[in-house]
Amino acid sequence: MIHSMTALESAAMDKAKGPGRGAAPTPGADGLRGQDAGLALGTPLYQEVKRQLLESLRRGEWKPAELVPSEKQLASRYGVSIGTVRKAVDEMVADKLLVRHQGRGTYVVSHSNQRQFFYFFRIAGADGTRQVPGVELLRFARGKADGTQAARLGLAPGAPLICFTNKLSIAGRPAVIDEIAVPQALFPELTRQSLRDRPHTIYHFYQERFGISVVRVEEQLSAVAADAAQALSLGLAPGSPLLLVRRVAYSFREQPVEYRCSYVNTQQHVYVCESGRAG
Amino acid sequence: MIHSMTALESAAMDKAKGPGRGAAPTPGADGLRGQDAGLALGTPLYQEVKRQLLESLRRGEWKPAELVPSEKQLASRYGVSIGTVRKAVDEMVADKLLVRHQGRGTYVVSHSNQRQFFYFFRIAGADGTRQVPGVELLRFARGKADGTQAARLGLAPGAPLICFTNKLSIAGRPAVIDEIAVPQALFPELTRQSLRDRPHTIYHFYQERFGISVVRVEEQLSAVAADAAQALSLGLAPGSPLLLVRRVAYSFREQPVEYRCSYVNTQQHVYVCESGRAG
DNA sequence: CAGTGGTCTAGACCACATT
DNA sequence: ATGTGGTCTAGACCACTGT
Repeated sequence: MIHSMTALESAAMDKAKGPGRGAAPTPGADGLRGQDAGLALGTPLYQEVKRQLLESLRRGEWKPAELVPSEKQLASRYGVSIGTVRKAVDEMVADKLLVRHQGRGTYVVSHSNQRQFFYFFRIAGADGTRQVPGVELLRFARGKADGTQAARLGLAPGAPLICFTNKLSIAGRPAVIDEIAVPQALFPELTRQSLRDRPHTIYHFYQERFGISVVRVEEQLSAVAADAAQALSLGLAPGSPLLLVRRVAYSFREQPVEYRCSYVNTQQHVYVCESGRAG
Repeated sequence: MIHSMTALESAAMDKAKGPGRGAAPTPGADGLRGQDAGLALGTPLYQEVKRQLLESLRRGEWKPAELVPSEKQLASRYGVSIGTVRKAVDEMVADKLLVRHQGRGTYVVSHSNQRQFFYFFRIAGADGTRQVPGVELLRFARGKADGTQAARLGLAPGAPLICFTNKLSIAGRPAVIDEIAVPQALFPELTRQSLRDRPHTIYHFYQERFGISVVRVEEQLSAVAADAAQALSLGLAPGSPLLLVRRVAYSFREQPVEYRCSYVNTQQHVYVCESGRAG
């Protein structure tokens, strides 16, 4: 019961009806069902809690890899029961935004984590094993969004972009060409040199340097014939079949932050995809 | 507290320690923590409940599209609290094995459901819209498993298989060649004619006629050049790039039930894939 | 109306990790 | 020893669906 409490709210605390409050639009204890933002009365309480947590995440109240307040603290902060906080956190864990560590606490996920990395890197050897690829920056330029890029990134055509191309090598052999476009507005200080120096993955870099967390990607796959440049880069004959992966990466609130075309040589590797269970 | 109760168990009911039982290996109320199968004492109770529910599903106690007993009934059947049943069911809903309908009950999922179908059919138009394809049976034969098929299906090389090939058309245009192999042992009565007559999807057909529910698939994607036969079937020039999808489909208990190679013409279509949220 | 799942509470005990 | 998340309970009230 910490936190602000409106007079309106404390008056409304008819109380003494035992446990249970239901999902009714009845104002509850305090905290959430009060002033704050657009409280959306019809919504379940735990969804409201989740919304608040998401907002705190987006605001950067807790940064990646940082410890979130304990469930008990969150419960009192929002004026709800622990079980309700738990349900909100459950969903955010399922969404891979938070991770729990028994006995230690709940943390904001970070792309520095290897498991997190492989979650978005789906290229594997024919036997299914994945390894971290080597990266070489081939190209870096500022440009303007074409029709496709603008549509996928939710920008106006002609909006300023930063475009760069990476070559990924696995076991020393070139395997993937990544053509990446990001809105210049979101990545103001992104330079060729900072990309080269980046020690970890690109998404970790986005997170550390620009406070942008990629939480979801949408991909469309197709097969294309390698053009001359791609063939040269990947050491293939022109016209060889390549796997084209068009990806839009989203941050919190479904905000698109990156559009990427990956051209994959699938002679030695495959793209893996599971449906039905853990992603 | 319905159901069997071992003398051992009822004796162990020290009781009267209020709510809470923890995840300890202490024997609990009755039902589950008793004789039954390999009870795995260290496991959480709700996992044990889930195991039992899965077993009932596998045994066919509740068939696809059928109503499962209410949560209250399940709770008394297994001698646990409703909250515990709820957590088990929650996971099975997340695994897409059950669906809840508020006010009606909980049902076993069925492949007749359209949503369920599209869950495993990931080919879409360039705009992202999906539609049900037309199917034409090109080939039907009995054969023996080669090395790859045997490995993927968990069979011995040379095990008897049923192999058939479908051509899928979208908007009247040939789009996909499906080469499907299933163990003859699992599909004894599968004939060319029954495949032709099948009114719904293949997985619905497996479910209805053979009691086999596909609950999960693993796919490996690559790009290949069309051979002469594929080019002819799909109306393409030989050597055109095709998207090859190698799929293993699993039923309950991770049992592989189908191995399939799909050759997709991605001129008009794409394979869609999401990571980070709902599958 | 009765029955179902959906939400919420308050509190207990546990396993685990850190101090 | 303390604090964390993980599990479990028992019961309340709600919204929805069928009769």
